Amino acid sequence: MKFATWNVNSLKVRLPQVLDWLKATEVDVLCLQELKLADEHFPLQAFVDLGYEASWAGQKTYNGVAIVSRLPGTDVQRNIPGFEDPQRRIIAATLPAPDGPVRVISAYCPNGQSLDSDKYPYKLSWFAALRDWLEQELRAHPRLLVLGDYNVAPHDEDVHDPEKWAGQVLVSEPERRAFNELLGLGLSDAFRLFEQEPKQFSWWDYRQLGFRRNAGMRIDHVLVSDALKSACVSCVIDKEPRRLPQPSDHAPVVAQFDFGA
DNA sequence: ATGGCCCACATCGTGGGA
Repeated sequence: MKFATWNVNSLKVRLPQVLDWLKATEVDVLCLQELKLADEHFPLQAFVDLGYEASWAGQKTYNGVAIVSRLPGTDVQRNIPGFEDPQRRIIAATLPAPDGPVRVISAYCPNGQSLDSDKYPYKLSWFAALRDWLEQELRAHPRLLVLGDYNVAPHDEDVHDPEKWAGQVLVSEPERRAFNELLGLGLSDAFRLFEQEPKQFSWWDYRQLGFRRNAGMRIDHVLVSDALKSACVSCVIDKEPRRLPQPSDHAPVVAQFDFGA
């Protein structure tokens, strides 16, 4: 069973690519970020026509997240409970799997803009709220996957030019600590469960021929709870959609699980 | 050479992304 995450940077623009990609990859669950569209404009029928269901939390112009899945989700939760926030960055749903339900969260973590921006303390407080909520979610749902755009490159090996980026947003120590606190709850970065080639990234700047130079960062992650860790058999970044005309600046990340049954 | 691109918006300039 395949679970994926993809920041599409406007679902309206990227919908044909997303549909083609679902057909080609046969992913079972796709977490989307940066829909950039209001709830009433979510293209549900296009997914239904391909045999998928969907739950979404949309927002005009900015943010917006969804979970597209072959089977419908239950206990759908939008936003972090108790964290007052007009920005739509979280949706959670419980999905059936061969050996029992899996709780899936699609997360679009704040960017932070820069260390001296007021968006930076918002990012850190958002991560603190996420951590506290995930602690509860893990207790209620030990079989948990948190997929999304974390806007944090966890280590220098996840950055094309660590010296140039040192101390900046996406790599700063407080952000990396916030990311590590999530791992401390009993979650693992699925990508690092496996041997990987160096210089593998999930986002490349549109400017400066970022993709062609592989000047990127690994900021999109699949976090897997201890209970699901042994079922995870691979985690790869699919760069193919990034090569297409009019691409998202992010590539999808796909984690495969062998649930037996 | 300190910015280059892309997306959205009751667009033609600005904010946001990362």
